[in-house]
Amino acid sequence: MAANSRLTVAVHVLVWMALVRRLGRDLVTSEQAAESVNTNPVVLRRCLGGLRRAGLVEVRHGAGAGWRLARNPDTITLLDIHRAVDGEPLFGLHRAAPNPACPIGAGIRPALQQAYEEAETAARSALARTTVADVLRETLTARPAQAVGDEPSTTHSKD
Amino acid sequence: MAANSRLTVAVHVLVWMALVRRLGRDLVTSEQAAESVNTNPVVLRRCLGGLRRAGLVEVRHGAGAGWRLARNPDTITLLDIHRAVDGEPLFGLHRAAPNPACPIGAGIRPALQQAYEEAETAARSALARTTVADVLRETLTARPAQAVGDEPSTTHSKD
DNA sequence: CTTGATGTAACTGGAACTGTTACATCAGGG
DNA sequence: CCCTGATGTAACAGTTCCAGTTACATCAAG
Repeated sequence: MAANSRLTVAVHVLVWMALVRRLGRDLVTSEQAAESVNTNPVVLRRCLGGLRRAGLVEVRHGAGAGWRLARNPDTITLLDIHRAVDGEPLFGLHRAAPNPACPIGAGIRPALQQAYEEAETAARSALARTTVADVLRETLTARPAQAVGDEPSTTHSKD
Repeated sequence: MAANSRLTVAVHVLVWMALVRRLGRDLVTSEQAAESVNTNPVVLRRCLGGLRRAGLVEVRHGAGAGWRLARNPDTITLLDIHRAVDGEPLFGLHRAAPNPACPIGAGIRPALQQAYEEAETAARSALARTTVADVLRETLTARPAQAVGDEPSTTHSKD
């Protein structure tokens, strides 16, 4: 199936926050971030909550509240983010338990789990090789035309 | 999220068919296979259809119809099976397109896709290292107590 | 021709995700 | 000390996907 988009949303926010910070502003609201991701602020707050619990971002409450990166973008890997927002396995086992009276049904699950775990470990290692700073660099070099001078979000009327 | 169970079901069927074949019977019906997986025959026919299109199993129609492995179990990898039954990416991109007026929203998708592809490639390589024969061996050695002498499915009253 | 299984469409129930509204909670600033 | 603006979270709606199920046309061996 098409997996969920939580990892994508979380990476997007962090990359956006890295860019915003580079432009001098380091405190952003969920609403501002939602503009770039094109989603609802509550969705972002849920996402940022996971990132906060993982120690990747910090939150400030009260008036003038907002979010800030808690680490340098080049120390945050996609694996960190994935762990923070999505704990589900990549490959699902049987929905209903297989027939225990059949030797295959009785013993296949540990065997499958072992194979799946190797694949997931491999995927995680790959995710660990890319950082938020990497994605930011790739993102900006991909379209040098428009790029970095502009405001990072559509804050035309806002700010 | 928890991914679907198609890969698991497909591997299960093929491992079960490998065992059945080793016991002398090489033509099985979707109903018999469904007993071991503990699911509905139609679900298995859908699954086996994909495996057939991928050349992993053969089907015989008409009276006395059934399914048979088209390759040796030690030449069928989990990657072959995964490709046959599930073409979805492991990591989903944005559900709604991100804001194109934001430099991040405009350029992040190719950057993400590249990172995701590396992770998927790594996972696929791992899946390619395990064969149906491997899973069969692991499955049977996991519970040597009951194991191989019995009938592979619960054909107690049936047969 | 009979028979038994495949191939597939159509539908159901349930689960998961995203989006949305609503509201309690919090802390900074006047 | 209250006012303000944002967070944190519950609750719900709309979609989409998945597995299960029924139904039936199709096929080929005997």
